[in-house]
Amino acid sequence: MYAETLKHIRRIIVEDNLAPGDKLPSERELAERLGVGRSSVREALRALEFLGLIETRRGEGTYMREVGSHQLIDLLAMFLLENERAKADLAETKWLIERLLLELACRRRSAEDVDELKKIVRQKPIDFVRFFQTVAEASGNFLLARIWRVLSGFAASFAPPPSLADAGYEQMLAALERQDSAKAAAVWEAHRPSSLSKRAGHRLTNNDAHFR
Amino acid sequence: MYAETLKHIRRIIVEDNLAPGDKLPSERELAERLGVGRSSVREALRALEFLGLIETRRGEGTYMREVGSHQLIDLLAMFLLENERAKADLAETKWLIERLLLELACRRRSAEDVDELKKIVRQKPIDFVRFFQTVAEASGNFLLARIWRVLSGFAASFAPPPSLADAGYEQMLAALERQDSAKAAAVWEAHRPSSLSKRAGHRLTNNDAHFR
DNA sequence: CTCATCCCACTGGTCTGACCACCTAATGGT
DNA sequence: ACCATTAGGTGGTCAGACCAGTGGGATGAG
Repeated sequence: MYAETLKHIRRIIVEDNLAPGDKLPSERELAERLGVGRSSVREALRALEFLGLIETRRGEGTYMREVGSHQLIDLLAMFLLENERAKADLAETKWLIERLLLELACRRRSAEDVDELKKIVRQKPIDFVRFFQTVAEASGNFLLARIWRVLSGFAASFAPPPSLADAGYEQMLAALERQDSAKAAAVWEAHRPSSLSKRAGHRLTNNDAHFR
Repeated sequence: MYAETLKHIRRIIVEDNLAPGDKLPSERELAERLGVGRSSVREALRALEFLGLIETRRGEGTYMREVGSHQLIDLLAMFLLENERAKADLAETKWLIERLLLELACRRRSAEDVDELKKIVRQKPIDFVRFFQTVAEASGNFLLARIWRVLSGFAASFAPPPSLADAGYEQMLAALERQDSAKAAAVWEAHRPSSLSKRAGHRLTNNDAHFR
């Protein structure tokens, strides 16, 4: 089992008290210490790399990485496409999370954030992605910002970014400046894409049967 | 690059029109068809297995799997611990998404959903996870439900599920029955954990430097 | 002594060939 | 018809080899 090898490596990480940026033992040394073949070590390391926990640099070595990245989801995206149902859910979820980000940003935005957003809104045509990227950063919730970025990346791969009237941006900006989260939510609601409003009769199937 | 190999394998899956349950070519055959070593094929397959897209059975072969599983995230959870910042974001995001699910469920819940929830609320002590699992299913948004499940799993790994007074469940249930999403949101807001309200001064650092 | 250059040991990336344990299906005997 | 045997194919693992980068230390020129 390479799962066993994974645990061993994790134990080494803990025991050696490895912090982000630190170097792991080489693959050959790990293989020797764990008493397994190098290929098994490699498969375990691949898993860790896939999770974004380590980073391998050819000719240098393997290094601990800051937690939080998950390009794994980007990869999953490649396979998740071509599914109408998933697309509809994606569009809706993205829209909903954008509302959450707006609300949070209203409470926590700094003066610099507002300045930055003003600059973005001044540049026509207004860059939707950049606007929300800034809002996401201003939200103060890194995890939610991250989820948004992933969803945004998904969506961009098969649909153009939503287009809003300039007036909409102005209203959002005003709400952010006055820290009026209710107003921001209302503005966002007013710009809800029509495709999201009518989804009645659309039910979940029990897709969890295979979770064994 | 094994990323290249991954794409090749994906192409084979698409071209051969492989459906869940179907058998993939053997590792040796794939290696020959793609002109790479078997170890490279194995590393690519490991990635797919990690994503829950395929299943390997020793002595039999490799098979397509229903999408949806993500033991990968459970593994990630093991490593994500020991990070206060991430925990705070997680708790907040989970709470926010629960609010979204409640709102969606108000609009789309069926009569059966309400019955199911009534049953859950009747059984004391009320099972928070089961309650929201049902709400998530009733939301009609599989993606958002899935995100919630992941977050919930994370949270459960280092904190007990939130405890609500029975009256809170009754209020939510009433809002769901009357399809009053504004009421549901208000109820949820009233039960906002105190730890989430005060997070001023908490800013994002630029954690993305390592995304190169 | 200082600095630039070169070289070599070491790293991850890949391929090959070889076993093993396991499963399946065809085989052949009863 | 039934069942035990067997041969071939499969994933799992390992060892060894070579490649292509990297880095630091030895070397030599100034």
